Amino acid sequence: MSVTLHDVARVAGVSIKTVSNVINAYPHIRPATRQRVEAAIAELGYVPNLTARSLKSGRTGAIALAVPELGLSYFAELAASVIEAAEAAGLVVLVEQTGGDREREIDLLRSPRLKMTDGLIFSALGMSEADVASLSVDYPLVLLGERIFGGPTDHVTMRNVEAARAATEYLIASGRRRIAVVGAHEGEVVGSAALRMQGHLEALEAHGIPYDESLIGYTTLWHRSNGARSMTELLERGVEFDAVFGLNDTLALGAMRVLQVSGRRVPEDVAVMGFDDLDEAGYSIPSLTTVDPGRAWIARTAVETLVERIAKGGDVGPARLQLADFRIVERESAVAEVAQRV
Amino acid sequence: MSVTLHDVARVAGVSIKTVSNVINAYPHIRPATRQRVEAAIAELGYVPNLTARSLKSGRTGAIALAVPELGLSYFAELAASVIEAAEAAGLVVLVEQTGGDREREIDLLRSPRLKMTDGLIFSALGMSEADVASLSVDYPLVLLGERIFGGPTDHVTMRNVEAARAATEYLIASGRRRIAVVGAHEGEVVGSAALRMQGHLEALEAHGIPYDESLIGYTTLWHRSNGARSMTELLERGVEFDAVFGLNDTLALGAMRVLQVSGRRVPEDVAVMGFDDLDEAGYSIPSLTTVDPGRAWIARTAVETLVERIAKGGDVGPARLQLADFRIVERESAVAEVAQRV
DNA sequence: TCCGGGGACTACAACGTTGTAGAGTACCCG
DNA sequence: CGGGTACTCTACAACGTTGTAGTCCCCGGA
Repeated sequence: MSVTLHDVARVAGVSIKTVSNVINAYPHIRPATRQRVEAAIAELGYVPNLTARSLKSGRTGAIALAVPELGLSYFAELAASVIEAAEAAGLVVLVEQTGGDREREIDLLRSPRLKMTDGLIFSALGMSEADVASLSVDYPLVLLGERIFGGPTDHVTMRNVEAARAATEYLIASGRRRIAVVGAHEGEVVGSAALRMQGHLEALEAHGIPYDESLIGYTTLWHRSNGARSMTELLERGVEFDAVFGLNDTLALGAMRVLQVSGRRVPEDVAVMGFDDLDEAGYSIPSLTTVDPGRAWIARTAVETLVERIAKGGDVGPARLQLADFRIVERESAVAEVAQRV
Repeated sequence: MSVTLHDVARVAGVSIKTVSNVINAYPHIRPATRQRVEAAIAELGYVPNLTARSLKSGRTGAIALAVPELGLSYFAELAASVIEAAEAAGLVVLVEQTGGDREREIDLLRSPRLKMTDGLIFSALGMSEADVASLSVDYPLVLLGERIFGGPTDHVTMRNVEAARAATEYLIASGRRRIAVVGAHEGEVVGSAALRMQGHLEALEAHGIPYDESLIGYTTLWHRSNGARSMTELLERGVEFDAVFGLNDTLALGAMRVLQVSGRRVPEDVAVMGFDDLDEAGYSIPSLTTVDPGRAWIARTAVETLVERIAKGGDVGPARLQLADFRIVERESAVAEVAQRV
């Protein structure tokens, strides 16, 4: 059906290898020949078949990106950054959604589909330390996320503990003492929720603030709706608090809405802190003070690391853990000098 | 490097074709042979090379999805739906970002990268009717978006005019007369902005409300920041209005924030209407009344149509235009009975 | 006993490309 | 003018898979 090297070669009156050489910018070709070939290519509208090229070269020019769900804004923005970085490296990106489901994540790692890519950037959510063996794969793999540390592969992620600690310390510094948390995962020991909780607790302890279990709101998926539900529960429970730390922005935004509907003023009555610095965080009412965990850097670094692994081939160096810098983005929902304002 | 049919065949003591037959569930194989082959596959950890299979079959099992930008929530949610629908059809999705740039869109349509896919779902933003010729490609193509109608390909999209008209009529029915618009594109004749404006104007005319140019806020990209900027300009201009129609949700949310910062109450002083029904629209303060344009249906239908085209091969039927149903999602930012409430 | 037919398997050639040899030709240097 | 060395191009064999056309053998029916 489609035009091949053979067709071009026939029209140009040369061998297919010469056409191939023209396409691949092989230097030793007579200008006249080159022109004839180029004319034939243009005439026939020839486009190289990348599948065939891949088969020969063993490279596809594509990488896979596996995330829980593009509907979660954090992962949408992450994917946007990854695709952009990949394009700069001349790669296209195949996006898979795992739904954060452990089985699907493990299946994906063994999926034949990956033979169509040169490597995988994998943001795990359902897997845990126990599944670390599944990460021993025979293709380049860069891990994102917080579910597994010390695995056999390169890992690029954020400083969850330190960043969460800084977030809580920011609230404490602005005079808050009773800080509710939205989005904790019950009994979890690995994962973003656990690490951010750990940072939160470290900050409390460092400032001699007792831990109050009744201030913790547990949820499953970090969706706006769960942030709202969790906040509703906290309010119904009747506990008093003067700040809320949403373990991510969408939770914080969901919670903030419920707070305001209930008549509390943000940040005067309750300060709200998020985590992720989504685009959306700058446009809520009030705009959301949050933590920029270095998402763009993570995406860029993940692609660079994967490209490096792909180039190296079997010659694998030791697995590296790379951590992004973070910073507090001060907006309106939690301000340093709010105590004076009231 | 990796395990091939040859390796499996050698270990199992059969020909490679027999291994291939086992994998492809060819019926006439002795159970004993099948078992030996399956044991060898398991032992060696054989995974079929999809690239080679693609080369033989001409099918890759992948489709491409081109959108302007995943950072725009609408396209993130669209991509999520497309990937989900594609997975149900056994396809993986390669996501490309065009930035809404005309040149990049046209380049993409001719890109050799597409040889790695069986077809393309293409959400155009920068191209226009003049570029319709670029859409004549020799692979299955389904067009989304509003830039080009009557092209040579299948087209799945929303009822922009009718939906926008319904949105404005909803505002009118709730007693609003001076309706500002945020997100119009100056001088545009095709595209979502133009169509939604058309629907808006039809509604005004149908109710005898004069068109007031000073109520129109022009922007380029439909970002939160542009919604905010546009609203700021409207306020500085000093025009009076009792409702705002954001031509999409992010614009409406950006605008709503500025409105509230300026001291206006939503919806009491100004009603706000969006368009898209993003997840986020349900969790703003106040939650955003908007139009659900049938995004999920569009994604599903686009994948189904593409799959059909792929199956049909060269035997192309006539290009079809398929339009999604829409509905007004009533939330807090614009309510039918607001007149009574104040 | 022979033959037809199907079951179980194999050999070979493709899919479209690129790497490896190598065959000519032209040119330069001594 | 011989011999080396570039240059220009071609033939062929892969990459890993699957379709086609077999081969062989066994069984049942005439």
